[in-house]
Amino acid sequence: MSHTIEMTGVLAPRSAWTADRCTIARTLSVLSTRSAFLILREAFYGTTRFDDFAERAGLSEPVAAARLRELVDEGLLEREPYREPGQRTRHAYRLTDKGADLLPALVALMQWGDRWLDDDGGPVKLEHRDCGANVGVALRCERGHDVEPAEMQLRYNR
Amino acid sequence: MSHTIEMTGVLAPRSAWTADRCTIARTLSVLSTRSAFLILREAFYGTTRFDDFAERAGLSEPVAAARLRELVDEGLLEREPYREPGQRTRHAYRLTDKGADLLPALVALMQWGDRWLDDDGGPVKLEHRDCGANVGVALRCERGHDVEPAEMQLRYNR
DNA sequence: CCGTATCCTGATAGATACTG
DNA sequence: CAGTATCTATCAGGATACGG
Repeated sequence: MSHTIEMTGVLAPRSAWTADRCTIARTLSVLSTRSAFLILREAFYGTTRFDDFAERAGLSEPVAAARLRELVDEGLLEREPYREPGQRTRHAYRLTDKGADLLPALVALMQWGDRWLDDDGGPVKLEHRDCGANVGVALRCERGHDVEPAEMQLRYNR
Repeated sequence: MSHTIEMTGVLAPRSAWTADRCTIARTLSVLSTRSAFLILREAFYGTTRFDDFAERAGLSEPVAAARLRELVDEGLLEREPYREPGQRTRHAYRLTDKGADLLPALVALMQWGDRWLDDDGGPVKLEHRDCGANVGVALRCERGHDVEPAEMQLRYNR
């Protein structure tokens, strides 16, 4: 059985099970820290090596090491051994499907910052290769309709 | 002048100005903490009163007070005085346009958690009122095309 | 109902130095 | 290049108590 409720005005999910199972809160437990987001950002940009993660995300090595390990443990990154000729085995950190699926969330944060925190629309834009237009995120229902916030309502899942 | 770069493989924004101006990092400075996200979640759900924020977000009063003040200072929430008949003046916290514009980011985090952290697709779903289908976020360019991650490239803004 | 003031614990994260 | 080991400072956030 499911139950719907207006998104604005009247109040939303209550009672213990909702707070416990809230997937925003649980996602934030996986991505608890600023450094985790920045490591992920670098992974999307194509960074794969330890030192590059630390330097480009602006993190100390211990923090980078801790975050990389946690993200691997959570299944967002995977350590992939590789060996260049004449070198010892090293490890590359790559996004898993689970990690790559966070791209829309990163894009949403970037889009908001571009709009509200930077006078020039942000230092870096994502561009659709085929047509050159900027890429962002949009609210959309599974039937493909664009959705305005006011057109949403909450439905309890069980 | 702008410069483009592949999104995958070859590496992305370098040099000082990018790291400093990165709008993901700056957005995370505004929404630094888990509690800030949870307060915002409650604001979207329609919560307006101090005690409700603290209880529903599962935060202690001091933390709720600190976060509410910061979010007001940042311009994501506004304190609106109101007076019920026979009561003293109270304050309601409401989303500003700037705060409301974070909805896609929250939806993106929720969508990811629903998919990867919950066996049943999450406890609460967003539903398009008109058609009943679930609402999520999608990558889309300004010309309205759906965009796959591999179809994006980065463009430097100045 | 709407907060503030204090105190305390643990986690985040920088600096530095060291190893294979 | 790819980390680990310490040490330390700062901050998030809970508990409790108190005031308008």
